[in-house]
Amino acid sequence: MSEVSKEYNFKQAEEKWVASWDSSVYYFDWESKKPQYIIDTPPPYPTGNFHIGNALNWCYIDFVARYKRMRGFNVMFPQGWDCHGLPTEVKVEEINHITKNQVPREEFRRLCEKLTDEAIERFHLSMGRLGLSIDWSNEYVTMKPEYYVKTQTSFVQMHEHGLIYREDHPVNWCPRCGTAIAFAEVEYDSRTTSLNYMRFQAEDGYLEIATSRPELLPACVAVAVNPEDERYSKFIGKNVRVPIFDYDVPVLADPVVDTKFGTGVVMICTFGDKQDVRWWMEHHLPLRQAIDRNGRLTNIAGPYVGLSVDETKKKIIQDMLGEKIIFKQEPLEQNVGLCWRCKTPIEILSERQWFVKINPEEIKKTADEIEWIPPHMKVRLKNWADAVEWDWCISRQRIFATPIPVWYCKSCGEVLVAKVEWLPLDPNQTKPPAKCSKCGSDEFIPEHDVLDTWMDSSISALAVAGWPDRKDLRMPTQLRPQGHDIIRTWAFYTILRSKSLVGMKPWDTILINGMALGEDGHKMSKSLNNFIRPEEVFETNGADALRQWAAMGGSPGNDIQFQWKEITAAGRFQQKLWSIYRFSLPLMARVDGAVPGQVDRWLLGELDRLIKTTTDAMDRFQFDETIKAIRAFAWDVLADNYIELVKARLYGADGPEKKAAQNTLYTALVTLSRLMAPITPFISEEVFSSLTGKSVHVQDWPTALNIEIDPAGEAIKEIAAAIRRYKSEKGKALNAQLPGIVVYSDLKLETIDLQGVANSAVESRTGKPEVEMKPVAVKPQMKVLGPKFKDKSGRIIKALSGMDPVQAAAQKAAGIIRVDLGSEVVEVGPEAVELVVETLSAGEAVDILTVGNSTVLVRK
RNA sequence: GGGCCCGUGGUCUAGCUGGUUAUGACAUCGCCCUUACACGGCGGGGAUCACGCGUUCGAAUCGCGUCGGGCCCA
Repeated sequence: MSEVSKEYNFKQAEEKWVASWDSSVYYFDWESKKPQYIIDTPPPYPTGNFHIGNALNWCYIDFVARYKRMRGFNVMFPQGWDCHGLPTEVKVEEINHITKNQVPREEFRRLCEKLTDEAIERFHLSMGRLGLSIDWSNEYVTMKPEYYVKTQTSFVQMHEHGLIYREDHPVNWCPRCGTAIAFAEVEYDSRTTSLNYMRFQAEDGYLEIATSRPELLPACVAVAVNPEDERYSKFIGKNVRVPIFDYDVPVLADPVVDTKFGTGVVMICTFGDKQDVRWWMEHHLPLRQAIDRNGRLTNIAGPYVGLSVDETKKKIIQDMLGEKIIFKQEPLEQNVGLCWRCKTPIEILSERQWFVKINPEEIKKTADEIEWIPPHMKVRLKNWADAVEWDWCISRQRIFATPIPVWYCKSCGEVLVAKVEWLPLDPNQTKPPAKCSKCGSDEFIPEHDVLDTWMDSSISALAVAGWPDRKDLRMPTQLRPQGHDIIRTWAFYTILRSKSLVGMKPWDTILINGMALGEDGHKMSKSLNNFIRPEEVFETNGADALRQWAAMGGSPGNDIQFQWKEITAAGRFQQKLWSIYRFSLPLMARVDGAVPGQVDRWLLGELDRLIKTTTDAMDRFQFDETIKAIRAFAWDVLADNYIELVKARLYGADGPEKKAAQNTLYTALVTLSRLMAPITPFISEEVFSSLTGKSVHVQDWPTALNIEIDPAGEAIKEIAAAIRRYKSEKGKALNAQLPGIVVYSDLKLETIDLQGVANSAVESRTGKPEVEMKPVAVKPQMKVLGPKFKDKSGRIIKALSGMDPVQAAAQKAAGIIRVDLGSEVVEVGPEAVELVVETLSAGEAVDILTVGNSTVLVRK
């Protein structure tokens, strides 16, 4: 009696393994002689919960990690946490009903750390439940001093190499958050605003200009026209007067000005948009800062000082309409830059900030040294590198982030950058152990600004590879898996930093996965209510089912839709596999020296082919091909065909034939569970460990032995299927006994399994039966004819199809077929046609089945 | 406005270094409780491969264009 439950209890099994697996088998061995395979796991931002999108990324990584381990690599699948950043600050403010300025910096930082620690704990649970083989001995947390000492070290080193500098420069500024932000943090949204036409007084007459931002009038530093625009050529080089604020600005000529937009005259402000910045730099214009860090107008704005941007806009338009300076308004569709976090429209301000030099050519060159999967994702990175307009602004006016290790001399203003050996430190907490190198003063003002979070996470590859402490730095790492949404940030910055700090590419290969979409085809989000938590799937079908969904979702790089039907299908496959296992357990056995029969050799050949297919697919990161091949083998080949064929032997008397079947079945299950281990670690372990007493996750990947599929075994499988079909068509039960079966084949087919599966007496003969084989149709072989006859193929095919099938068969048998094209006769080889043959029983009391090269007679 | 990707039965998807009847899953229909599995088995129906033009003896597959969708950016 079987003790195995009828249904696979995935929940019980998975929870059991989560609790009992020894995670130390996944640790990277720094002393190992095996080839290293280090994965630069993206450290997630630990707010909220682990979601399906995370699960997808991590499944990909885990498939690779488990596979590479089985292939004999010394794998490091580390896990980091990218803690710093605004979302956490915002959340802390929400939860505690405070703003960050209401509590001391250290207190606020502590609240952020607490929130982050809690979030990391939740992630740990979900990740464990998903069955991830993470190397927890290499976990890192960017908010801890052990990690941010590396960030600070990287800052100091890049500063020493002249790659980091501080200067006044336009930056993207979020007035709500009160901080500078990088381009990567700017979102764009389309808004409707008004285009205002206004007059600027000139020496003779006036210029009409159109602007969507009249509130920036006090920041106007020039007016520009297109040099080709004849309407305005007489104004070029002259001055015009800015209305209301009453000062002169020059009229410039610049080919970028669109003559068709508005009046063809634009005003240049410092700064309305990026184009203003370009003009400002190009024409060496003065700076008029009209907006301050809080988004309010400065004192150069005269009557509008202290008002917000929106208030000013309303008021100035009103005033200018009143004075008839604005003479026309029209609606305008405009893309507005927004702060990615709070959606506030950003301003461009000139600020003294810290910058990292960007060298787009070097980044593109390094990107070329990396293998991109899929390859077209590299284009995105290159496009981004080409689009970068100014250096990377790395300072932020925030609290929860890595401090910039810098002081300024109180008396002479000299900048003192910390020495590497002083780190880690917070300049607000620590005084430098040195005097000012310029004036000898020992009084300093600490740098209040902190570093962009990307400064932490863009050294993740370096950090896991042992930088900066280990002598045997393990760079480059082997793999960076990540989503395509963060190519312009994470991939870009990581390449930049690795190159800058150690002169190397960060990874050999970058594997890009798609986004997880909801069942409605849109990106999963709470607001669209298409959001699925991994825990829901753990409850309904288990982690292995979710992992199968991740594997099934098409080629890497494609977005993949979450679908319950895929989860259902995955659950059914698990159940099928369980049924196979349950059936096999009391019947199979490992029998050394068993001699496989034809059907066994067919199965072993198919198994060998499966090993080759899955190995090749895993090497190419094509997880969908892997899982599909596994399902097809287990379900179709093994369960529906092999097991049905050998049941009689398995249930039958002891003997070499039974032993062969027992051993083949055992081999198939043990091998299959190993092949499945990277994708479905739980059920694989359940099966493998119960058969062998060992864990599947410390096994080697199966090796293909180049076993040929036995054509006789394959023929038997097909004949069995034909008999099944025959019974079905005749309305007979599948186990109905037939009066007798005679199989004709030159393969000398064994009868034992056919007798069992047909539940009838089977006789195996060679040669052809005494029945009429009548050719009924000619099928020309395009593959053969096309390349040989080119433009004649069409007519040849037509002629062949029209031939008398009996004649064609005779000619084919003779080795040459003459085709009459009317104008000429062409000779084609026998391989150029296939014949459809109908077999007639010629009045005998038999039904005839033709299966490949075999003929089966079934007595009536 | 630019770049990249995509458009295959009701739904999702494979194929896309061109070769005649296009893969699988889910759904659907018919038959079958055949001693592992009805979350199963057997069989069937269902796609002018978005549209147009072109290259070719031959195009889902290659090229150009149009339309539609997504992502990234301006």
